[in-house]
Amino acid sequence: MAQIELSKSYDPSQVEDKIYQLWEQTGFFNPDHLPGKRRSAFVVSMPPPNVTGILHLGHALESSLMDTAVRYQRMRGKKALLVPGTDHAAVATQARVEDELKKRGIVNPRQELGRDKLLAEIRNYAEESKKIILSQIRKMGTSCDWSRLAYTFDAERSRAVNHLFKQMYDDGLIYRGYRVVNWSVKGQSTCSDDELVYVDQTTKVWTFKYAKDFPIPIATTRPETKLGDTAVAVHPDDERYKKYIGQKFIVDLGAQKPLQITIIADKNVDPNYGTGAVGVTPAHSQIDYEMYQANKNIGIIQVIGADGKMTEAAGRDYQGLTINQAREKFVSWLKDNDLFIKEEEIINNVGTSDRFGDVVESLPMEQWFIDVNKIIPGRQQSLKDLMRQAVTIGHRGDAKQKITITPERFYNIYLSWIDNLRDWCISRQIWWGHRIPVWYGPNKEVFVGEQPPTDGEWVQDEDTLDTWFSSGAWTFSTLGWPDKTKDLKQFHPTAWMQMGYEILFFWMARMILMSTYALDQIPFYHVYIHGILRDKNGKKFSKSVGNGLDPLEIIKQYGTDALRLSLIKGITPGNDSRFYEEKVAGARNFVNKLWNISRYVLQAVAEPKIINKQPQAQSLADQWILNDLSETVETVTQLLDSDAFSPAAEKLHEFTWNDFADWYLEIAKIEGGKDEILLYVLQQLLKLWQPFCPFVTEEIWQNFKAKDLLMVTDWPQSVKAAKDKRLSGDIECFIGVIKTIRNLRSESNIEPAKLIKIKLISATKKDLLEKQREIIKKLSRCQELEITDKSSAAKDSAVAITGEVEVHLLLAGLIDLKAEKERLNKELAQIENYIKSISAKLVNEQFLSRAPKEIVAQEKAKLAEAEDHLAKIKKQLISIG
RNA sequence: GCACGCUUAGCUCAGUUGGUUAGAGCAUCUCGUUUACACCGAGGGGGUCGGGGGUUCGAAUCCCUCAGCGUGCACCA
Repeated sequence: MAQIELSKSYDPSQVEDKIYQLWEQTGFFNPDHLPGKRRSAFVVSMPPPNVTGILHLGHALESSLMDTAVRYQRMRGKKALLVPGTDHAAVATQARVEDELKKRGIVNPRQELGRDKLLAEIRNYAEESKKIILSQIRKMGTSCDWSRLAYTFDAERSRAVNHLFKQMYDDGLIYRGYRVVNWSVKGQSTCSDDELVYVDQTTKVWTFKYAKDFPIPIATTRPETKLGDTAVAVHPDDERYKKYIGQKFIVDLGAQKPLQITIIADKNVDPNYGTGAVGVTPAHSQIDYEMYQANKNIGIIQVIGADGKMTEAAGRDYQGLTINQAREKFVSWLKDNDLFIKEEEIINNVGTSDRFGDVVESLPMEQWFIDVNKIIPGRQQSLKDLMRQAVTIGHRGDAKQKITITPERFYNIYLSWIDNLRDWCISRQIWWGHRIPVWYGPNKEVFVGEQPPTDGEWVQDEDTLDTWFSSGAWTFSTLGWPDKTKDLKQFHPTAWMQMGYEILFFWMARMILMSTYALDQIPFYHVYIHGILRDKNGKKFSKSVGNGLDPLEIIKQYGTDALRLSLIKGITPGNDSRFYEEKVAGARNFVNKLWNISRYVLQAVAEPKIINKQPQAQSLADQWILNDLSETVETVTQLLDSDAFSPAAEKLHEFTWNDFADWYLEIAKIEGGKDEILLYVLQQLLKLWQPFCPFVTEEIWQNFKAKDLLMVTDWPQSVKAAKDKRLSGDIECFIGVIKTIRNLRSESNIEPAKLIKIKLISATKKDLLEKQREIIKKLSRCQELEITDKSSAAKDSAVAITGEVEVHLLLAGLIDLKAEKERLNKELAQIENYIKSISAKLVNEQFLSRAPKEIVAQEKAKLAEAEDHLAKIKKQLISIG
């Protein structure tokens, strides 16, 4: 017996920090220090968590997924690199800190603190939050290379961002333009189209006329903006209104000046919807603005300002009013002047700012944009083209530079998004973020670059960049770009990326854009899309609902391995999944099982050493478990290669618990003398589990006094044991006998002590069963076992037939014959039914002629088997009379 | 409005290109306290795979249609 004492159950809290330190000390998280010759790289850029708080379950899921992938590839002999990092999350962080400040009584943080002080507050918050998050990532067991830690807002990344901006500016892809943009009044900043959250709202729609003699009625949900109307659009073929096209009307709605309304034609107007005509407000609607660009002569009047109040142009009566005040006033004015026609309630969905929560206004403004349609100098392609190609024919038509996406349905979602993509507004008026690297000189010269010229007064652009601008560069800014570093050369494109589908457009699209543009490379070869986690009732986890589960609390209670396993098991790519405590408890039970299996093996063997080569099988059971292991290795490897994490874990679980623990170990206890096989199978198992449950497996591995950490051992290879054709039949017979005896006993309510004698009668399996005699006796807990090869069923016995063996259980008045008979009759009926259905199939000519030969053969075999089974049941029935 | 996803055992979900009598975990019931583990072991019950139609020798799987739920996009005059 080995001198190893392990506690009765696994205690993660005693193990995890110690093991993580051990991993870090070895330096193996850094691919440069990995042992052995490693040619190809496997790189994952960690989706950087926002520094807006603490880690939630979504992060825990991502950590588990990417770390499992990386650990697997590290064992496969790849230069595995997981680059850790955090995201400054411009708007999200500033919004969060401003909210906090407001709670502390600072009503308007920007005004009261000023730029520098507010930035200092945000920076403090971000740094604190970052510290917490990084320690939590460690707690998850994530095997990332901390020497390459990055932050989207640190000096290196800022340099990359500025460089990228200048390059795009010089190529004419970044421009400053006056356009209608989404404006959050509350946040005092623009938002991109993708940052809008649409919410259903009950609103009224008002129908009115501009003037009593105006020929076309107009409907609107935003009456106050009508003070800025400059045109009415109708369908060019609309018989009712055709004749007015091109005419101008002067109407006075009480704005600063009477409005000149031009009737214009636009194919997008649906003549059958509403009044069939659209009042055009170029300044306060993106679509109207586009109409304005096609008909510039109509003019543009801005009646709402950046402060969310009516402007001077709205007229003396309205200037300074809020939108709601102006709306009420204008509607009552319409009524007073007999221009009002009707009002109805409708459900309208409005865009709100995802971070500030207010309904966004469309306002015309001077902002910075990325032109996604312009041909890139020297490339004959636009950014849109690049984004499309990367997932279709491959970057620049190179099939090797093609991104694959799991699951496939996201290709189309992504592509249709690109089709609708407008120029990307990248400037924000918040302060937390990369300041736009543009300076304006004393004579209004424009300088773009990192450092402004020193002559005269140069003033930097006040705005900051959309946070996704820096996130888009993440795969390469973390590897040293714009310098031509060794990292960049050997690690980019990265291998694998994962993300939730909710940031597909925000992030995946932008990474593809930036990387294909700046490096002429795709950012990664493969994307795994995961769903979001929901609670037991299918609700999203959220702070405001208060249904959040803290990963750290779960780790405290159940351990990291259990958390990781429970997150990965039972999920499918791209689909949401529910998460609740019972799942973790189940996973914890498994981890404990693994621990106890190891504990038993370590106690049972003479010396706990590493067994590298598959040992020779000594018995039927050995052969069986080795073959089974080999098959498991093959399957799990295949599954992991195709990102099927959950099925891989399930397959392993089944082998570990059902086959190895419940059957093989029980047999091994009786057969004895199996040190090498026990150690070998266990060690292979630990390797297979390492990517999923790194802590417990590494902790157990310590007991073998191996040279290397488990983390850097080689992934198991499938080694088929010598193929014995009889193997599967024999093992089935052997296990079948044990199970049968158990069944007879349990279903007949015979107490073990009263079980007197069992006869096994077999023509061909006698030797086999003689050899396994002790195992059968112990596992089935019968006291006596008589094995003969004569088929002489005693009259007072119940017969069960397994394989080629009949098990006769002497009744001795102990079996409930009635119950047994009932059971058998039920089974009989089932089988007869089954035989009927197969027989019908086998006389069906169409089946015989059209089905493939294998299938027909299969069906015939099934029939034979069933008939055999039927015969056995009948025999059993006869035997009990 | 368009698109996508989901609907399978009491619950949570698997089910790869159509082919054993549709699976797992949890829950439930019966039995079991054997020295790795009660965070355990052996068994059982439980499903006309959302409804309807079609293709096929054969459909949970492919097609059509309806319903419920969810998501994205557009519209929002």
